[in-house]
Amino acid sequence: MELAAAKLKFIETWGKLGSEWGINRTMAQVHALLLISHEALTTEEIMETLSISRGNANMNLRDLIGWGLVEKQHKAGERKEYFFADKDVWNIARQVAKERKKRELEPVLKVLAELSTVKGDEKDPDFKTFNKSVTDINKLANNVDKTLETMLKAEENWFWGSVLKVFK
Amino acid sequence: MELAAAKLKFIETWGKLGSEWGINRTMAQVHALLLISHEALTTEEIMETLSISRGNANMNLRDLIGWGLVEKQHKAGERKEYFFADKDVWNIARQVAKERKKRELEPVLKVLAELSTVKGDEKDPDFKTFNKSVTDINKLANNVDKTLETMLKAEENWFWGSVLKVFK
DNA sequence: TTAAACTTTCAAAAATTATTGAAAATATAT
DNA sequence: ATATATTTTCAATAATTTTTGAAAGTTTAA
Repeated sequence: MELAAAKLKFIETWGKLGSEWGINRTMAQVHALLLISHEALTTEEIMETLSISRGNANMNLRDLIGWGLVEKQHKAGERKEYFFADKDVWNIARQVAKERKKRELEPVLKVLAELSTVKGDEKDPDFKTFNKSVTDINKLANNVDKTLETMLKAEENWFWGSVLKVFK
Repeated sequence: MELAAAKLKFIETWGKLGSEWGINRTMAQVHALLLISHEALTTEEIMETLSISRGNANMNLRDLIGWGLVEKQHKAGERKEYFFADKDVWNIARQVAKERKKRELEPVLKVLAELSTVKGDEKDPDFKTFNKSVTDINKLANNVDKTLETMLKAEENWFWGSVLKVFK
């Protein structure tokens, strides 16, 4: 495959994966484009490459900055802004994990903790089932949360080196 | 909080979480409803409780069965079908991991493997960046894949017991 | 059989989410 | 200050996804 075709394929694949996981397809595509660009790009270049509008490019770039995946750069003597993506895949994974934990997991954890305290008739099979499911999900969610917490604190080479051994 | 209110809150929260992670909100709500029901429910009961149409209920129930999270049951002397959800949270987690791995991760792995083989000019910084990002993401995706594979084979009490120790 | 009970399908409608593009806002140079 | 370059906003529009509901299909009982 030619490099040009491969780049398009990568952008398309990354966008599709994003949309399957609840991330705006265009945001994932912009991220993909920046990931394979050795230099920072302008909004114009992104708009053109992905055939998207200025507003769309701007919004998704801001979101990517909000996710900690992209940063603005300025070039000396130039007025326009350039955008550059961190290429360290471990940083990216950590950043995504951190944000999703904060945005989506933690609010759920709060609700589950509250629902775990609901009292009811221990003889009522409906209460018992509710209680067991909520309690178990709460435990699992807390495990996931703590595991992510540990991951966020972990060293980079922990991940690349020892995940598999650890699980065997 | 009253049990009835708690049930609604659970269904709502589960639905929201699902939609944030690319899973149809109604499907997640049907699953939530079945998770907290001690007995199997009919399509009618699900339609009524969640205020959804017959077609919608039917489709999402079929999808849940396709995800391996719900099964049909028949009661002696009754003609209609009943639906029942596995309440074992570890099974649920495994099942979801298994399906998403198959549906979403594996196709991406294939593309990444292909893109990793693209040849180019080692002097071209654009090629170098493409190659590094794709190669690194490919490695990470393979690590995730193998980790999930291990998780799928693992014993139930491995999860509940030792995840945290393992990560420390 | 045939009719009633029940399930599935799917085109159309509704709801949701994403995108556009032009106007407003902001920043910079002269 | 004023003009120019650039970024941001956001109401309107478009695209996508979900839901509806009635018709078609299937199963079972008599």
